[in-house]
Amino acid sequence: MEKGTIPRSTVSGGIDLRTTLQSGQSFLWNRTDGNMYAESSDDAWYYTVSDGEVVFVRQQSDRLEWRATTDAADNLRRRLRLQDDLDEIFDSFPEDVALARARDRYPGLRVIRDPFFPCLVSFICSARTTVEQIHGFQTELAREFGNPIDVDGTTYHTYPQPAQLAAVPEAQLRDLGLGFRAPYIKQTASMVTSGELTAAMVWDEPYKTVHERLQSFTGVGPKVADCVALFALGHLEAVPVDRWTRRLIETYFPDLARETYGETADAFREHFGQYAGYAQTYLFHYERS
DNA sequence: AGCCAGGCAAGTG
DNA sequence: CACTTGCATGGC
Repeated sequence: MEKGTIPRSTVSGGIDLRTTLQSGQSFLWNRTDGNMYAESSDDAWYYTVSDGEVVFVRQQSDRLEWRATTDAADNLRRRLRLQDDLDEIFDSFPEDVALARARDRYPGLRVIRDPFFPCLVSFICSARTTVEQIHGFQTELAREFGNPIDVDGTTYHTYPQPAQLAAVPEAQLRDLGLGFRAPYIKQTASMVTSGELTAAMVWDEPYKTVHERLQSFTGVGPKVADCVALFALGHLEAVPVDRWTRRLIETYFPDLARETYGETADAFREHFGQYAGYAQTYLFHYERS
């Protein structure tokens, strides 16, 4: 195992690892104590399986500490978007009391960057359920259908490849409690496997094109498409409007409330600008906690 | 017991 | 296009 540190001084605006990983953006991380959403254990080890290897990371007062089989520093900087300058991002927002309060309470909350396919499946799973259960689904999918990896006598699992999920009978997916989401996952995995629509086809497109194209996946509508655009493809102007976000808009930004999804998201985006997804992520977490 | 949870697809008018 | 309904399951 290699190990290393990322000094907090190199992360503009700071990093709050626990809040970032618990805030319902990514469902691909776990904690070594198995209690991902517990409040205690600020120095707990978190891990994810990335490119076939397990990467462990924990927060110390003045640094992030990591362990992996190869040098994971660059990987972590990408996954946790440590290059985002939070001061610059917040300076770009119009003055706002609710948003200032959210940052005051959760400084160092960052938008993450998930791998495309796991993020896509995660948010297909997100329909009509809870953050904790979405996370449970991803852990189960990896355990049941991913490849095992042994690290120091403990077995971890890769997230299943598209072809692996496409090959799973729908009934087996339903056995995990996925319910009506099971056929959506299977069909979407098949579409990626066959090359009908892949990450490469949307990677370099502008946000609006990405948002439209993602919705041709089964089980992906405007909200899930915005989550994938923001949390996997790095379109920081994407604004997922879910029940929580709609509620907080009606409470704190009634002038931005509109009838349809698209008009509401556009109004929010025009108000907060090119980093509107960051504003949404802070307000969402603040509203939910 | 009934309602809600990071929505979406399919069916109408 | 706008609107309604069904969808699996679990927790409170």
